[in-house]
Amino acid sequence: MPQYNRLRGTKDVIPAQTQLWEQIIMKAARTLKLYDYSLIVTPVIEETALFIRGVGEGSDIVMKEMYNFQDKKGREIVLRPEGTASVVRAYIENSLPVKSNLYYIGPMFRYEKPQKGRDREFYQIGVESFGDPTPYKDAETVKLAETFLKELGINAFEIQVNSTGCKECKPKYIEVLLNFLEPRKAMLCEDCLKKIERGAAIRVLDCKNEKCRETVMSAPLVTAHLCEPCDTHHKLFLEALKINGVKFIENPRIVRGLDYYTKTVFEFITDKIGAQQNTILAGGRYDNLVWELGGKKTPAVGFAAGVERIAEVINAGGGFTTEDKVDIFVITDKQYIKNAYALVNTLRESGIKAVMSYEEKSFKSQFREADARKAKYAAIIGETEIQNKTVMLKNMETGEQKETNEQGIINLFK
RNA sequence: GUGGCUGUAGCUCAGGGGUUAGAGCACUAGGUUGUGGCCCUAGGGGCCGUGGGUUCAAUUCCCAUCAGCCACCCCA
Repeated sequence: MPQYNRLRGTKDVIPAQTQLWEQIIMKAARTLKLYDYSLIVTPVIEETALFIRGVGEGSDIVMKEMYNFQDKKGREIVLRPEGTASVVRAYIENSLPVKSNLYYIGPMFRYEKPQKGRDREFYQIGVESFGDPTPYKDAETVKLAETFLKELGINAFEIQVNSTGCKECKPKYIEVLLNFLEPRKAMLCEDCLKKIERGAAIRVLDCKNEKCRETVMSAPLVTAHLCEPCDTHHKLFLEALKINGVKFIENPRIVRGLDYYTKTVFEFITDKIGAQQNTILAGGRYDNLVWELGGKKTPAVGFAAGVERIAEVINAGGGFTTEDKVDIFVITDKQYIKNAYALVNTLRESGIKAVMSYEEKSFKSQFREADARKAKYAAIIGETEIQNKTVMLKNMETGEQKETNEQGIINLFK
C-alpha cells in the first residue's frame, strides 16, 4: 500500500487542535461584530499581477515566496500570499460602500523554508477598514486587535507602533538615512549592503546583526522626519491609543515587509512561543493601495493575525479547558443492543450527548470505555432493567447508582 | 535560498555490522456470574523515513533524497 504524506510546510489540524481553532474563530467573530465588521470571502487563487502590484515588486514575498503557476490557458496564477490585496481587489470590483469594515479568515501560502511558527500554508484572520483617514480609526484598529487577543486570554504581548510616513516624506527620509549609512558601510553586514543596493535601505533598521544594530542606534529616525500632516496624524494616533487605554511601545525601527504601508504601522509581539517567529499580529495604514490597484483614492487601515501562532500562545499558557465530556454512556448486554440503541436515539432527540458501543463487549470493557470518554453518567440496560422497564443510572464521578427511567434521565438534564 | 542537528511501535525514547529489534505510556482482552478509574497478567502493533553504495552480511557504516527542528533571511 502506498503511503501519502502531507506536502512540505502544510499540516493537518486534528481535533486536539481544532477545538482551540473553533474558540479562536468564534471569539474573533464576536469581537469583530462588536466593532461593526462584516465577513468577506475571497478566492484563494488570484492573478499573479495583483500581488506584484499590491505587495510590491521588491518585497521578499513577491520576489521569492509566491506559489505561482500557469493554469491550462497559460494564465499566471498565484495562491494568495496575504489577504489585503485580495480584499482591496474585491472592494473595488464589487463597488462596496466607500466606508466598509471587512474581516476575513483563510489560508495563505508562502513558499518559504518551514520551521516552528512558519508554514507554507497558514491561516490568517484579518481586518480591513476602508474610507476612514483619521488616526482615530488607526487607534480603534489597534484596540480591536488587542480586545480580540484578550478575549482569548492572551495578555502576554507587546504592542509596538511606528509611523513610516507617506509618499511625500518617506523618500526624503530614506535619502537622509542613506546619507547616514553611506560613510558607515564598512560597519554593516553583507545582507544590509544588499538591502541598500536594492533600494530597501529602511530594512537595515531592523537587522539583528550586532554591528548593524550598534551602527543604526544613532541613525536618524523616521518619526523625526515626518512631514507636517504625517506628524500630526502620528501624534493624534498615539493620543487616541491612550484614550482607548492601550499600552504600547514606540519603536521607530519597526519596518513592515509589505510595501503598501503609509503612516501608522504596528506589531503585536510575544515571547511565549519560544521561537523567533514571534509576531502574532501586525498591520497598519495603507492610504494609496486602493488607488494603486485601480480604485478611487481611498484611505484604509487593517491588520492580520496568524491563527497557528495565536493557538501556540494559548497552548503555551496551558490552553483552554474545553468541555467535551459525554453526558451519558449507555451500557448493555448483547441481547439488548437494540433497546440501548433506541435509548441513545431518544436521549439525543432530547439534546443529551449520548453514546454507546455497538460492538458486543463485556460490561467491564464498556465501563472502561465510558471512563475513557469521560462520561458523566453510565446508563445500564440489562435483564432486570428490561423486565422492570427501567434504566440503572450510575454517576461516574461519585459511583452512586439508582434505578430510574428514560423520562427520569431526560428530566435530569433539563 | 544558505548553514547545523535529527529521523527506530500511535507517543516519548533506548539499542546495535550478524538468528525472533526493546522499554515506558497508549491500545485490546482477561483477573466476579452485570460495573470504570488503581493494580496484576496476556496480547496486537515496527519494510529501524525512502533510494542507492560498501560488505559474506546493513536497521546499524557511507552517499543521496525526503521530512522535522534550530539559526540566518523574511514574516502572521
